[in-house]
Amino acid sequence: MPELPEVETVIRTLEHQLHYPIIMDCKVLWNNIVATPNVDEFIAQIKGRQITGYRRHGKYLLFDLGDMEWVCHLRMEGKFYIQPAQEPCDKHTHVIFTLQDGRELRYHDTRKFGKMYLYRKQEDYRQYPCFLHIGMDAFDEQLQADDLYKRLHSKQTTLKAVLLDQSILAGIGNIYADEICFALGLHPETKISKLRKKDFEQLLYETRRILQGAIQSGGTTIRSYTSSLGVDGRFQLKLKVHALKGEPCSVCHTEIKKITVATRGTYYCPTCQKKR
DNA sequence: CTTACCTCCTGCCCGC
DNA sequence: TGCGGGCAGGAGGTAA
Repeated sequence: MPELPEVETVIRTLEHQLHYPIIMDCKVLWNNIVATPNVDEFIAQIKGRQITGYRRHGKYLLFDLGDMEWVCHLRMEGKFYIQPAQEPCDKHTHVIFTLQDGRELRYHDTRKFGKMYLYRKQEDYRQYPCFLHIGMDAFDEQLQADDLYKRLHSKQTTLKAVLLDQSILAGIGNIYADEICFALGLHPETKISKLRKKDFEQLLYETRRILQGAIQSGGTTIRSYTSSLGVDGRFQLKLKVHALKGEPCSVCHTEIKKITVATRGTYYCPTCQKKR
């Protein structure tokens, strides 16, 4: 599941590999990938446009097309391949963009959960409907611990649910949510109302430290990219708790436990992470 | 307003 | 061997 660091790696890799191509043609093989506008309109509008810029917000990829903007969300398993047009397509390829240099940009998604949006360009991309309920990016400098405290201190919800809630802070998914809880030394079911202003400072600090570390690990993906592997932004990163059920904690050697929090599989160390 | 549950999809794992 | 059932999981939608 691509989270902020993986999406950052994907967008940088695409920029590095594609530069600024013109999209000559587009084929949509699974209609539900295109969220807006309808498929015919999406194809008609994207054809002939040039990608002139690449950026990211939370887990969303944004492609500047001049007077339009193409937005993608990879959800669980979405990835891009850049391949010669004559190379056969995998059965999970659902959208194909033909470029003018003989290559194709192919969107591949085993579970078909990903979404694409095409909007008339706005000066502030946050006005696009897909960002209506999306909060500030985790690295946004305007994001203040004070504001998080004011907004969350009276809520009944849990720390992990807050980390996963894209309307509060955009970019964190299930893997990094567990890693951030571990770094904070807090049980993922800790009520958010137990956190003080200072804890939110630490929450932002650890969130950014962990995401930044992951982006740096992903940096190697950009240079070592091969078209046969696709661009999904994944890389080898040493996790401390996520998916490590039954393994000894790297700090105290207690067995890592797995529970369900906010309907998500959640890993934590019962010794290092206490509820408040 | 807030929380709970359902939907989209497929691969994989399990039991028989 | 193969088949059916159950499950995971972002985010939007709907029901309560």
